[in-house]
Amino acid sequence: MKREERRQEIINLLVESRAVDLDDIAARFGVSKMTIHRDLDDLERAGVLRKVRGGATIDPGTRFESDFRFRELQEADVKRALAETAADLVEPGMTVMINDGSMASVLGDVLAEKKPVTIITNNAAIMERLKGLSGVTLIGLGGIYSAKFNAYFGIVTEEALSRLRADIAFISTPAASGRLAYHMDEAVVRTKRAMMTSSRRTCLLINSRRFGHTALHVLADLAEFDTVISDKALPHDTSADLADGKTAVRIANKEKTT
Amino acid sequence: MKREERRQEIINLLVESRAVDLDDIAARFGVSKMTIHRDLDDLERAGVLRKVRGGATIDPGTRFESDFRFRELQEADVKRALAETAADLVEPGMTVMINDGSMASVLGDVLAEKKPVTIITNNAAIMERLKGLSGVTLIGLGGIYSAKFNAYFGIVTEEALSRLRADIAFISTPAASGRLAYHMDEAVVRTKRAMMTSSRRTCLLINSRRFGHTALHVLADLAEFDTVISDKALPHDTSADLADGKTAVRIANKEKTT
DNA sequence: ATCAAAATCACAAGAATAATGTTATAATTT
DNA sequence: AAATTATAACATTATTCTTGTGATTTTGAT
Repeated sequence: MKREERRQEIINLLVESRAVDLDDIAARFGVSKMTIHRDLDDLERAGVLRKVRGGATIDPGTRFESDFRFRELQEADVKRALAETAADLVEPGMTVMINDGSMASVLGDVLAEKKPVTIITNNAAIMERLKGLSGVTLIGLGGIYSAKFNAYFGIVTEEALSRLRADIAFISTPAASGRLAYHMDEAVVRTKRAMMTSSRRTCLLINSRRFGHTALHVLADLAEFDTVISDKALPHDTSADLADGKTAVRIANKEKTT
Repeated sequence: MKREERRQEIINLLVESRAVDLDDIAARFGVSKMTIHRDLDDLERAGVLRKVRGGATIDPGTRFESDFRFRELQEADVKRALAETAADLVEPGMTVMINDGSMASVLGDVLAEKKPVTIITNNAAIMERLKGLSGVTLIGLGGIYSAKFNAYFGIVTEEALSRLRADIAFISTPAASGRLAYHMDEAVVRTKRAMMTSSRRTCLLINSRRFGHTALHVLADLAEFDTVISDKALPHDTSADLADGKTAVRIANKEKTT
């Protein structure tokens, strides 16, 4: 087991139990305490946890957000499955918008296979990965860089979107409840909405675990999307509400990951 | 001598003689032919040279441009000197525009020291380096990504610039002759000009070796700039023409690099 | 077509870097 | 003050990068 795996595991433990004991994990992974100290130090610097005497806890500064940060680092399999399913909606030659978030970054990687394709995004991770790939026309959205979301936002971003038009926009969300999707940041919501407005079709990507959460701002009514993709069946109330609308629901299958 | 030094040297040799012999450079650096093969393969992939039987030549596809590409990889000292001099024009708190080009990337690094500072750029290298630095507000300009210049261009970029305003714009150019600066690409020219329009003051950065070259499009009259920075005195005709105008000329000093 | 030079490939040796462990010392907690 | 935990500095061990070697294939000239 190598360094990064071990750290990922520490995060997973933390998500489950909200706190970990240093001696305990050192024994569990069969490494010295010093190594765990270094792991925790680095993870603390990265902002995912807080060291306390004898171990670590999840950073109590923010509530939902910390939860969010954790999930960002996990569930790569779910993200991959959602991305693969989303990619089915894209044909070579299309113009696609992708928003911020790590889920979205994975989608960027997957869509690079569909070349030729034009990708419009404010997601810095995607820009870095896709720039220079032949067959991929990359249109970066400018704006004020946000380290928190590793993406660009603001008036500049929204103005740029108002001058562009895509075949489909892929929007991801960290929270949904009932028929509404939520986000904690206003600037992010505005950018996502601008993408929806500038696209012929829209698709929401949501991890099934995010259902039942809310956040400060309403992002959209799920019925506004042409397609909603998740990794498990939607909660009953949600799916019932959606049943008679025009919104298609697709469930991604983790197993048959290509 | 390590790998990168050796490769840099190979490039230098190539700039001088337009072609190198594989056996020759293997002997010169005291390494095996296989190592040189690998160097040349990588440099070829990076687009700086073309392998031919027995050695390599500069990529004959483009003329001026290939020359340009080479210089990009060299003269780090000149770039540094120009950047340091340019940085003197910036006070903490200012908003600065920086254009594409490797010269400009160096300037980005140097300006990061002047925090707090707001940096507006279409230069992908700068975005990657500066994003997330505390004290630096990064405003990325969107647009269509150009692998050739590693920057973003087009209507989106220009529109974004039209909504922004900076204290000073740093413009670099690969060619100047008489009192005019030139560039081979129209989209790049438009972006640079948009930056000039959106800034209170403007500053041109030019490597002295670039004087005497021209290119397809006129970028600007040197007299349009408030300041012109170079690493050696300007050619006589140029400086005479500039003498009675309001343009200040500054010569960067390689030695006193901070 | 044939031969010699050059290029490529696959693997091994060596160098450089990163990760981990050890021990000693300092800081906290009780 | 004693015990526990954290930090720091250095030693050791893994891992990764770089280079070299020799076998094999390709190329270009005759």
